[in-house]
Amino acid sequence: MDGDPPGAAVRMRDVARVAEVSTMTVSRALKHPERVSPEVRARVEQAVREVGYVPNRLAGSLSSSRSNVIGLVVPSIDNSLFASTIQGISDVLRRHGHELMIASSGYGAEAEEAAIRAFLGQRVAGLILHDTTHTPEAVAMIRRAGIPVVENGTLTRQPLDMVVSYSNHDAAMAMTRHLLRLRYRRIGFVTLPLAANGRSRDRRRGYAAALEEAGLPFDPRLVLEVPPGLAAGVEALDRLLAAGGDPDAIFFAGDVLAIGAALECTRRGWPVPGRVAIAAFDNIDLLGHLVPPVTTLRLPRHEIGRRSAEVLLDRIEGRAAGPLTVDLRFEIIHRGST
Amino acid sequence: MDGDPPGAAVRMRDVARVAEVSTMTVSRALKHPERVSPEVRARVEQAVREVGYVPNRLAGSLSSSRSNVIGLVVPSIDNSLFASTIQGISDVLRRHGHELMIASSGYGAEAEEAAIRAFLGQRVAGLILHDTTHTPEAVAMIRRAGIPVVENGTLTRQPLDMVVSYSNHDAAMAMTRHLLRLRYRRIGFVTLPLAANGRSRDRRRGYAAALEEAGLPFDPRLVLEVPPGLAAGVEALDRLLAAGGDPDAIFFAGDVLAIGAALECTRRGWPVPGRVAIAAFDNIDLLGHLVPPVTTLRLPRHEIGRRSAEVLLDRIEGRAAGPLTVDLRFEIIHRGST
DNA sequence: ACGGTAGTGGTTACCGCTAACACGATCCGG
DNA sequence: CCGGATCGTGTTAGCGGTAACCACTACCGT
Repeated sequence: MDGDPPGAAVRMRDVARVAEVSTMTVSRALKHPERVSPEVRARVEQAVREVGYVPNRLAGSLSSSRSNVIGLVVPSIDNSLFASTIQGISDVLRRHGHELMIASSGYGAEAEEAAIRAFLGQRVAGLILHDTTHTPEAVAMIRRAGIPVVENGTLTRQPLDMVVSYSNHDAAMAMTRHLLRLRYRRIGFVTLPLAANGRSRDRRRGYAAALEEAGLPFDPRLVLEVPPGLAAGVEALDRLLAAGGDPDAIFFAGDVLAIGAALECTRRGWPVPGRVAIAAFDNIDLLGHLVPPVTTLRLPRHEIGRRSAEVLLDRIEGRAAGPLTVDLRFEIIHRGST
Repeated sequence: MDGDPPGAAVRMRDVARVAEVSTMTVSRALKHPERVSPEVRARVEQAVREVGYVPNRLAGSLSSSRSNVIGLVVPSIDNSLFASTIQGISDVLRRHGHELMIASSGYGAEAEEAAIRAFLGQRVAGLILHDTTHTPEAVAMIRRAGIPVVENGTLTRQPLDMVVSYSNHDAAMAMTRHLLRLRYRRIGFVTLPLAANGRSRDRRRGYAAALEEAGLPFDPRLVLEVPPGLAAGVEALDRLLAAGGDPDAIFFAGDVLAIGAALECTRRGWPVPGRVAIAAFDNIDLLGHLVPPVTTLRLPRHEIGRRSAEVLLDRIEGRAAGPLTVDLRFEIIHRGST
């Protein structure tokens, strides 16, 4: 089409030449249109289109020490639960002209530290971290950088800065209470590995708290820790029934475990809740479509993303200051499986 | 701890002062350690740790006109199919010290253009686009930028640059053939909206091609277009059975449609494939756990991500040049539902 | 008619880093 | 023992923008 060799980036200079103004005027026409005369603005806009100019934000950010990039660290991208939160973040950021960088920590604090270091290197304007446990070095780096941070894996007692989440403890407690109210007495509890993340630990504490409140003993035979995944749910079902705790209900507090277990019951022709009741922790669409539909918690996944982005932008754009904790609500969805 | 006010970024200068060398030497010690004497290198490394220096890649990229950021545009983040590809990309990039920026196009070419523009503004080193239809302006911008691009939604006849995908056409054709081989003759076909993306169109062409090959007529009563989602699968099942085409099998060529339909059959107590056979298009774990397990295609989602990142890096790091099409294989997983 | 004052647009000096080159020291073969 | 390669480090000049400041031109009320 045109004679420019590919890769020959168009600079503001080129726009300035075509519009017959200085580069500073081009800069202003693009960032503060109201500060240049309508006539010049039109000339600049025309020139921008003519030469196909795309402003270099690396240069812009370096010069103004203002960035429009947000860094997000999630344990895993390949998980629909986080996907929903990411979508929420992304939606809000785009509306405000910000960009999103993503890294996954693989559930490890060292990998998280590496991701944070990389993001700080890119001089992100803010961070959103799903995990709430960080290496001391990571914390130090963030402090040094002085940028706002949102943690959103769980409500945490020692926030780095801002927190947007729901209480994993309260949610697990609420569901356990719900089962107790339905007269289940031997409630099994399955989590993801406790060592790996605070969320699982919070959930287990909530489960224990509800039992204690009801004056029931904590029976180790009723409690299990398994890796994520459908197959693990099946395995958990088997192991729990074999352990001798004789559960009348099982509360699967992680990922897709409940789905695996529920489907396995279908496969074996077991009545649910006749043989054993099943409750889940996630608001995965699917749970409502199983036979029977599975009781679960509605968690504000998408809203966590939205609100996280919002509070971050509020800080970045100077509309707010200081720590902040947003406690989003969850809700029990009672269905046929209990 | 230390007296620095937060936000007072540590610059290379500061490291240089502490290590008693020039900034250039610090730069070298970090990027080309072998070009610096071991003694000086150690002093620099010590100083970096001491002052908590995190290199500013904005400045670095600006100066060297080399970026380590890759931009990815997917139709939607909130979809486990893309999530798996994203994870693949992310894994490879991290290993090579590159960063990932993500935007979603919401299945629209204009939104894609906006995302591409934003990424070019960040001077990304390369782009990965899931969609294969783009606005002319988007194409022009990419050409002008002269950066490598990978498209990975489907094998496309007119690639922008590189393509890493499988053939949606061939995959749909293979599954239709598979059903024909199993003696199904009235095969229903459900897709996502054809207007929205080329992938759906390719799949439908594949379905039609298999029918034609078998000498069977194309019956419009057997073909349906629905939005994504579990509920849509249920709806499709109903509408297809009501349409009078009398299907003996239904091939759901999109998202989680098949799951919705299969669960609905379970709910109604219909034998599958007795009442109607069901085939799906995605390798979602779950399909194998349903009752009966659902026949489907294994698609190289994760590998698409991995390979996309790899070919992109090959180009960026000068190990390869020129257009390239990588045709990844799919596989039929025959299970109880057919 | 004058200083005051918006309102516009240009000039200069960086932002933090790196390419390219310059320079002195050491090393080498002939 | 000298000329040229080699090594290690410093100097200079930007990369492409923007902040801060300055200069110029209306236009104002008194």
